[in-house]
Amino acid sequence: MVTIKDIARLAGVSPSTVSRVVSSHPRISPDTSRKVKKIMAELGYHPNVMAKSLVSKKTQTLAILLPRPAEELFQNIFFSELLRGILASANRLGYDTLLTAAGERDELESVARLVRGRRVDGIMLLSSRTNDPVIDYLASSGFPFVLIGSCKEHPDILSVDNDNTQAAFDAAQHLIAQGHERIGFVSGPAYLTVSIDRLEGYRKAIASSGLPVRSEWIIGGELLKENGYRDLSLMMGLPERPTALVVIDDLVAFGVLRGLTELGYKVPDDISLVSFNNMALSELATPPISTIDIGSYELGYTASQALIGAARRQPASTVRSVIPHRLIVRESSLPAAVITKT
Amino acid sequence: MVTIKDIARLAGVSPSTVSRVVSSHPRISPDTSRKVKKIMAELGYHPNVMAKSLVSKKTQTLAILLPRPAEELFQNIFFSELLRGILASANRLGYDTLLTAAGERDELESVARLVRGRRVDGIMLLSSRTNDPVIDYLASSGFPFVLIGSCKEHPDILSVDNDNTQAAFDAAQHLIAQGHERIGFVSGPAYLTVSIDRLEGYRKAIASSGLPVRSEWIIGGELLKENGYRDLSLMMGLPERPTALVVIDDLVAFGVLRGLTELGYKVPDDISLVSFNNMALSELATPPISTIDIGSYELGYTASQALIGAARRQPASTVRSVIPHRLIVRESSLPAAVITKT
DNA sequence: CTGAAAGCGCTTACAG
DNA sequence: CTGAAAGCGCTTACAG
Repeated sequence: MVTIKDIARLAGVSPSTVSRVVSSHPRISPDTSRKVKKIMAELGYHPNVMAKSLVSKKTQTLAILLPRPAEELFQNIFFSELLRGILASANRLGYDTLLTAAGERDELESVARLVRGRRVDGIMLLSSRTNDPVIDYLASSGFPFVLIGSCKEHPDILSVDNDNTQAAFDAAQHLIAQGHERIGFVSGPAYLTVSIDRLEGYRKAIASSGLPVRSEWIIGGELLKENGYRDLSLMMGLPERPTALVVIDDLVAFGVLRGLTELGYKVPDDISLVSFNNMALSELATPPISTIDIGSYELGYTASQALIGAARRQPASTVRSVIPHRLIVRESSLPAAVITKT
Repeated sequence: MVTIKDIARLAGVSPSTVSRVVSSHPRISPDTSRKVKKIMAELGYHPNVMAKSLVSKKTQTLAILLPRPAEELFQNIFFSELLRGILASANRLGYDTLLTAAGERDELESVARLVRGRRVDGIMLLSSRTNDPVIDYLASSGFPFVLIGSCKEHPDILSVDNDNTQAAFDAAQHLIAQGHERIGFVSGPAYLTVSIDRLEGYRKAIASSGLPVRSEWIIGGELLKENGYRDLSLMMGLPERPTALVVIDDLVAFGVLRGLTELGYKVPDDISLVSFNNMALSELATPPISTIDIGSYELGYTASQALIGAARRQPASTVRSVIPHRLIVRESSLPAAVITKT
């Protein structure tokens, strides 16, 4: 392996000088610089990343901490878009990205290894659950980290999120505007902040229009599992069943769509649907699914940027960034008559 | 930050001894070990990863090189499963995983940085295109790497793949067994090895049954783009149109399904569909899509394992691993009558 | 079983 | 503008 010493010897300068050329130190003569660079190119020199990190105490690396049941987020294309945004921003700012699965039992231990072992310069958390010990640990450690999402217990940590309450409000409002009066909600895991926020927005919208919020119209979204359609089936069998549903995300919406089809209901004729995330496939569903685009790419991009700022100890301009959302209306929430007009 | 010296001082031993305790050196007295470990636990000591790497010349890190147009693979949940497998195996063997996007222009340069800068111990390539300069570079460098897929130009490199030709053969055979005689193929990008292999398997199956292979029945799969349905529409408008299609993957199959629906065709009544990858959503499509499960998780797991073996300079038992596939028959390739019986 | 010493490949005050 | 020297935090022959 060619080192800085080899270059120095061949160029007839000291290692210090080579180092300065590499880092484009201002006070180096153009001549020397040119000569050294030539040799470096000839030998295909690349600085040893570890040696550099050891002395600079910077790794130029970010860790992405995957949520515990990795499958969960993983199956969701939302995650891919997010990742694209994270990588784009990190790449642009010269950072590498480490993908770390929070090992089941020793989640805290694996985070401690990253932090105390100086493995990375900052950590990104991809989901926010209530009472997350990892957040507690990081918040008290002073180590740079950013949360994609938000955390009631730590309102002051660096985070990037949507206004999920408003987004769900908008989704429900859209259904109300279509004339629906009985609107249900299909939720995600109750411990995820995003579930809580969206449920709240749904409630607000319904209540503020003077419509009823019925607990029988709010069901869980474990639709990919065994017996997944039971709750859906029960709800649809109610004497007064909902005529429209707000669904926690597109992935669950696919399950709902499938379940409704199997139960013999047609979307949107019998029941309307709006969900969240605008994953690519939601447009290709039968019928295409109305959804709130939450700007996944931008969430990732912004979070990455914010984290790098924190890692560089730059003062953060905003501790809590909010990424805008927008409703995309498709066939699943429009009566056929309206479609043909559009 | 607490270092090995701090521990040594507090434990009244030398730094060498602490180092030996950390790496569970055999010739260290139980007493010393216990004493040192106690102090380490008290101070929350974690070895500096960079310092360790510098001297050991091992980073315990693998790089995953994302294919150039990251969107491509990214949108595909196939990728998520693959990633899960990679992470599971790497994690189990004590390796971290770096996610690196091959920057457009300087793809080779970014790989060279990883290799020559000793950033990682091995590199994993997620897709195989024809004439890939990255593969040429890595093959000639002697640096450990593994390809998920295969590469005609370099048959001897470490790789993990499906038997895609056989898989496509099986898919087509299944349609032939249903009585179809006019079977088309919807392909992916022509420069991807997987497209080439699957097309070949399709051709073989059709030809070996004495059925016609018509070039008008083979179309590209750019169905998510503008005018994406044009080719599909043209093909379906032929005097003799196919009654069944083999589709390059589930994502494209979703597009085909949508296109066919918009053109007024019903699946499987008017035309049958079989695709590849068995992504979670393929089961939730309307109708559920028949697909070849290619064992994405296992592909990733095996590749990661093989790469780590190579990084450790262990002799590889198999240079080319083949992950088995299996056909999953769903409604998209079964006449309704058969469904009700099942 | 343990320690002193050299060294991994870099950076960076300190001199000049 | 450039060099000699010390040091980042660890490992590992070499002695004992």
